[in-house]
Amino acid sequence: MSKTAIKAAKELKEAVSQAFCKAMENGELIKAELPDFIIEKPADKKNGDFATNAAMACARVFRTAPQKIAAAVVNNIDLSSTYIDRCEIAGPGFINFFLSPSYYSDVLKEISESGENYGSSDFGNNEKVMVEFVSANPTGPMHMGNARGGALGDCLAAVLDKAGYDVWREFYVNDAGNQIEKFATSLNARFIQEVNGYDSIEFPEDGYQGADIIDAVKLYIEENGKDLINSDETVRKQTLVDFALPKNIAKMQADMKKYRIVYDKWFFESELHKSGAVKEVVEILKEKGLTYEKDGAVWYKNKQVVTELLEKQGKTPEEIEKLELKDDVIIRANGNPTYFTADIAYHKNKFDRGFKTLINVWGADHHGHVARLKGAMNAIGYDGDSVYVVLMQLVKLMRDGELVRMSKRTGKAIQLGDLLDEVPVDSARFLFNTREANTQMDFDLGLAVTQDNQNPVYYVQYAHARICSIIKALAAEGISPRECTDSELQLLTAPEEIDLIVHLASYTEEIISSAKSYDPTKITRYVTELATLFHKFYNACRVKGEDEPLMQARLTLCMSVKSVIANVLDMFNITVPESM
RNA sequence: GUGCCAAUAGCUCAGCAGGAUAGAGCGUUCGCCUCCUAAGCGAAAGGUCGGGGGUUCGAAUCCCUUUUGGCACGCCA
Repeated sequence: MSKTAIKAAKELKEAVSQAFCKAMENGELIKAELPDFIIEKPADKKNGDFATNAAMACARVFRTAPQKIAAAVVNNIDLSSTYIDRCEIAGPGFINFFLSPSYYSDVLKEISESGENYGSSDFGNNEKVMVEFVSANPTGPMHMGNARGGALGDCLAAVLDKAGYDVWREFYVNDAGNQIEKFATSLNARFIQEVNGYDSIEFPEDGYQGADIIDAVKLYIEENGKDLINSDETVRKQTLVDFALPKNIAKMQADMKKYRIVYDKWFFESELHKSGAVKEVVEILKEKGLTYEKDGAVWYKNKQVVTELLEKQGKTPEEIEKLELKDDVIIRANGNPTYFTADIAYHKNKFDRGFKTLINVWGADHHGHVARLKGAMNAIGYDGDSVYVVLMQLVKLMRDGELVRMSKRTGKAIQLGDLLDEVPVDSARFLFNTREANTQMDFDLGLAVTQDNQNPVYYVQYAHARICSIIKALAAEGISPRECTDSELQLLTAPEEIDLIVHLASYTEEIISSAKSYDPTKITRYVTELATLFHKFYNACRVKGEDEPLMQARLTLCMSVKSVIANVLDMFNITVPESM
């Protein structure tokens, strides 16, 4: 809610509580402790602007019918110092409240006074929060899942920023470890195939099948010839990795830039190995007695740690037993740490840099990793509950109603780069934010490309362009917006006008709610609804040509809508067209 | 087998710290520009909120159970 809206709801709850006290004092109700009740916005506006379930919630304590309780409250309520004009009892015992005209004019004044800060709040207390997202494997091109993660992560960060957090965006580059070895093996095999013929070496079964590996090798040969075939295999692998990896990373950085995502930091996993941070984590776990050796590897007692965690949460031993928890290897028999070990070190590093909340946007296929990471953070003395993972279901890319395969293995995957070549960035950023992370999503390529009304991003942008058009048309007649008085603003009484103002008033609340649930998709829905309400207003009410005071009041309303649409689109890095 | 996530209109999905007649977009049918952009608006049709129990004044929402999908259970990341 806007500050005005928050104030209105708070005053109202206070007034209702007071009414209860008064009714108890004068004997209309027996004395009893008030249970908690809520002030809410009814779905149907016939039921007022606010409603409370207080009478129903209290029925049991007072041993009285809800309607009677409601009557006692209404008899004793003093609304003189609130934004509420009147109230009435309805249905099974709801008390409905109706806002006074001054509320609506105050909302509009607040929006114009706040300007681009409207919607911002200090909800986050400037707390340092990191959003780590995409973090695609640099061994190959980015895919559709990364496209979704990019849009969701970047917009989530933007929402948190607006909600008053100190936000940091980070991309974790897995430029070390096993998958780099696999990358090397794959490059090596393709190189030998290119030089000595396809049948000269069998391609490793678990190698990267993608065409990008072959392309990288071809490019190497084009630039450096085939001499490398005579080198020692270790040298050959290293040379090929040194050639291909930076190119892949540069490509990822270019793609992200094109996608309008600006990271505060690209964090390289290799740094954690170089600095000794990974080894340090192993030492800490050893000291805590949370490791043991088996089959030549060092194991971490995940089962013990997570069991303790779950016991604290009140799970029964039977429930925990059913989970079949397992321990994890942190140092392989070959002496190399696992991905998990580096990840513990990475998250420790994040906390050590002062971040209080760590948000990770991960593919849902990693969900099994969440509990063990949180547990491990607790085990080494940090707060695992401050790690929050947004799990994202995979995207199915559809074209003409048919599934477009995106498996890396086929080598014919649709890459993020291809997507960005084909689909406008505005469209991709918006569409990926229309479905909650944790739902499977069909991305309709046809829809994303169409520049027409079926595409929701245009629907929203169109509302903004229409407002600009009104302003332009008025300017052509020498009319410019001016500040309106309260009584002028209170000329806005049409249902379409009131609906718009009510929706505008809820923006700050939406931002906070979105931040709380780490779900930026609420905001795309919010702004789509705002556009809908504006289009309805546009059809029902005219601005140009009305009496001067009403025209100016409507112009103020239009400016407010324009301001909030631009606010959302700017926040999500989507263009805000003046005309379409 | 165990766990996580999902199931709501023909299609794609909202709604879920329990609330009043379950919403939107697309699609279908019918309307609305002498007027600020018709990339818009209105109306109609379309539903046993997967099934079955339970909790209570009241359940799409919470609990149990069941069915059907997706995913995960590696010395992969």
